Amino acid sequence: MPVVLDRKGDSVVARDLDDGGVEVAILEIPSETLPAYVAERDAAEHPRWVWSDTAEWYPRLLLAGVRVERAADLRLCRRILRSAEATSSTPLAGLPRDGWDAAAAAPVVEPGAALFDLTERVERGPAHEEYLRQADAVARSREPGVLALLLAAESVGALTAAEMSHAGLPWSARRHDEILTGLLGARPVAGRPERMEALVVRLRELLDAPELDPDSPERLLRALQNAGLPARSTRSWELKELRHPAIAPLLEYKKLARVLTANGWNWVDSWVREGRFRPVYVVGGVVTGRWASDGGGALQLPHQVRGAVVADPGWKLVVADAAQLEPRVLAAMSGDAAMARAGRAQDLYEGIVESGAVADRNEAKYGMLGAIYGGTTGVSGRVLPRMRRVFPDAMRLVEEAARAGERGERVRTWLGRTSPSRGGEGYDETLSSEARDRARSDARSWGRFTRNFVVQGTAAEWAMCWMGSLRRRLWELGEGAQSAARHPFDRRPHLAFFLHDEVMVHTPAEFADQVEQEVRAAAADAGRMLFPSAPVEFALTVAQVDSYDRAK
DNA sequence: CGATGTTGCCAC
DNA sequence: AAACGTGGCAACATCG
Repeated sequence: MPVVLDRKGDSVVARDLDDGGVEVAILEIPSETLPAYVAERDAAEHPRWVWSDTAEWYPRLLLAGVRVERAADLRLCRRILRSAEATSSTPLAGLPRDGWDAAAAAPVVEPGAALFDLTERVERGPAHEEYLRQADAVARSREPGVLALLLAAESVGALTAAEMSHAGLPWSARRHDEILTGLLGARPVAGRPERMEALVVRLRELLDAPELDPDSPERLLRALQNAGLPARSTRSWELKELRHPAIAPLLEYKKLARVLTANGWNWVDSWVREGRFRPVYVVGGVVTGRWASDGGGALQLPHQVRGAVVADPGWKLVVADAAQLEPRVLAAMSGDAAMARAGRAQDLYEGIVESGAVADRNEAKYGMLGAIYGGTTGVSGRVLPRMRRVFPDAMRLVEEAARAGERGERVRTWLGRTSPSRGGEGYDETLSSEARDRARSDARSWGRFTRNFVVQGTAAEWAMCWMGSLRRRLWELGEGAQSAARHPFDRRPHLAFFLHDEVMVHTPAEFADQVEQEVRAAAADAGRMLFPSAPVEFALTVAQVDSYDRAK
């Protein structure tokens, strides 16, 4: 039964609706007692909470020690329904833009902050009215079943994201410092670390450029050219083609400079508190439905510093990665029997090699990635015709998505998230030849986007179903282990990190084996939820480790 | 001096 | 190997 929460001044109004959406009870609650109210009803009745925005409501409930089982996020659901093709002829799609279309307002999450301290105020109408509009749009849509699953997955994703931010990624500042010191030398009080400074001295000699500052791409490029090198940019992969004694130390300098600026000591000072890095996930922040992140570069943690992610004493990290997720998703969506067969192998790329389509794993990998990204050159271009012959259904699906995009049509994921419209001018015979070339090239580029959208977006849906199922399984696993805990995840296995096709669970060591089983079971759940009849296996690579660098 | 654009590189 | 999809972010350069 849905219970819709709405703010009213400094208090909260809770409306119980019946399954037909009719209000059967209403209660006003002072906001200080909201956590207790939510905790009690959640335990007793397992209601489906409905609120405007999980990112706004949930962090403070978590801070008060309250975890909920289910909650619909009206803001995220509105965004999906607003642009979904399947709801395009419903009243919701025709509404003028309103507060429900506005971006999230970040809450002020500090122990002392009041429930409704927001960084900015977003005015939205009554939540129960929006809830009914959305329910109506789903019911009238061409495919209520899958859309409802998408909305549920997005909503549970928002809960999981808030919980992972709350629990945080266990981060050892001491290990991080050891890693940095090993690479760069000791932390400098000012100026460059020792190793980098030594490299600069060498570079200045080797390039005969006493003033050289390798941090300035422009001046670096000029210095390289003055030394007689045919450099066109200072990109590492281009520099690698050049032969000169300065290239190796330069590449090393760039490597170190990257670590220092992106994940150096300053990063630790800014982002690690009390042994935790707390990423802010932006659910649905990518057009395709993938998550983005806000602050700290949470989704780009370089492998170099992953050794600083260390389980608490007596705990383990269970790190699971969906092997070749996007190709498997493509096989399932397209019903391509040959590709599904290749996916029986733990390594789908090896399965493709065994199918005889390609000579080696490398060709299989770049052939598949080329099919999904729209590659035309190099290995992917060469292998494409063979992929088409061996996996006709899969290749047809991506190529039709590309052609639809080129024609300016929208495409959709398996569960119905719809790509944005292209906007801009279309192709027109009256254009000049250069303008026509550009229009054609823009169309092809948009085709690569829509081609990728259907696969990347569906993979994101699979991942959210995986994580949603795992979240529930972990909670059930932890029941009983919890007695003396002060906050919901103190003593029990919980999700700690998510990265597109990879999850990390932080767990008391005695649960690690069971966690691994649940992670695998959840992947099977996700496969069944999305593709009940497709014989595609979603293989995982799972590792139980003490630190993140030991996984993979 | 802050806002905006560009470059380059990290992740999947 | 070559430069084909989605992002975030820091530093430098430039603009107003």
